[in-house]
Amino acid sequence: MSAAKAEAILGERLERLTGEEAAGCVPEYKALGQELLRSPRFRTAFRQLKALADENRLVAVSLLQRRGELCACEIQAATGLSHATVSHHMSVLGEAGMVEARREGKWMYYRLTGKVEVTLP
Amino acid sequence: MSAAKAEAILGERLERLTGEEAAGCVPEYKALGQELLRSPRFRTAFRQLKALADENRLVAVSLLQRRGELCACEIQAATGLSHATVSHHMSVLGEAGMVEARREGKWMYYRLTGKVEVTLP
DNA sequence: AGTATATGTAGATGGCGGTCTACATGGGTG
DNA sequence: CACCCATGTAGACCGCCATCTACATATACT
Repeated sequence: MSAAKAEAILGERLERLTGEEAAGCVPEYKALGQELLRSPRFRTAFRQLKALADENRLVAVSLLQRRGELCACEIQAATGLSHATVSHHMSVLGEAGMVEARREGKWMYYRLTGKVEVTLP
Repeated sequence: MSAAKAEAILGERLERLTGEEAAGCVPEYKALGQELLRSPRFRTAFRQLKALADENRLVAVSLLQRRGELCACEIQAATGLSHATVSHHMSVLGEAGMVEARREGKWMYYRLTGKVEVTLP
């Protein structure tokens, strides 16, 4: 079924649903959704949620919240992953703006950039 | 490389890192991680995060937070998905305990079960 | 009962992301 | 400089999940 046809059918359904003339109703919800998708608040929240929605990254963030600062090899020990995977995960958290890194000699120390809280867009 | 060997190497690294005898250090972090993974608080938070870490589900939750209650076809209009996919997404949100459904005739209405907030484990 | 509508369910499929190995880079130490 | 160690990067692999189509179920209306 074509997209236009589907939209027309949805329009009829919404019209019956509201009991009013609702020809513009589907475009309204469609616009709401797309406006959300484009908004910076949404993009930020979504990026943070994706960053936290992984078991090992959530373990890392939780430990960072308790310990304050952790070395890469400590995170590796806590997760049991290879160092390459740990590095990948920390960069994902970094790109989401949730973690910052500090180099001290050969070691990398990670800490949270702030309080971890997800506010819905 | 075997897991035991990898753990031994990590132990040496942590020992140099802390400057103390740290033979038990890796098991400590390992235990911390596994304790987190098993805790109910962790499982709940992780399930909610996974549920929110999808563009279309996040759109649905955001709209529900603004509008209070939405019919399935309104969510379909907002996301542009097929009704089958919308149904799937809403069941994921339901299993995460974030959304509850109410049937009214042929229509299903969805609303949030409470304030959406993710507390880290 | 029979038909139409709204939604749920099952099964198939395609793409994204988490993981690893192998190599590269940065930094310490002799 | 030569070597080792800690971490980053590149590329490949593979399992999971978002999505769709097709069918099943529930509800309303005649």
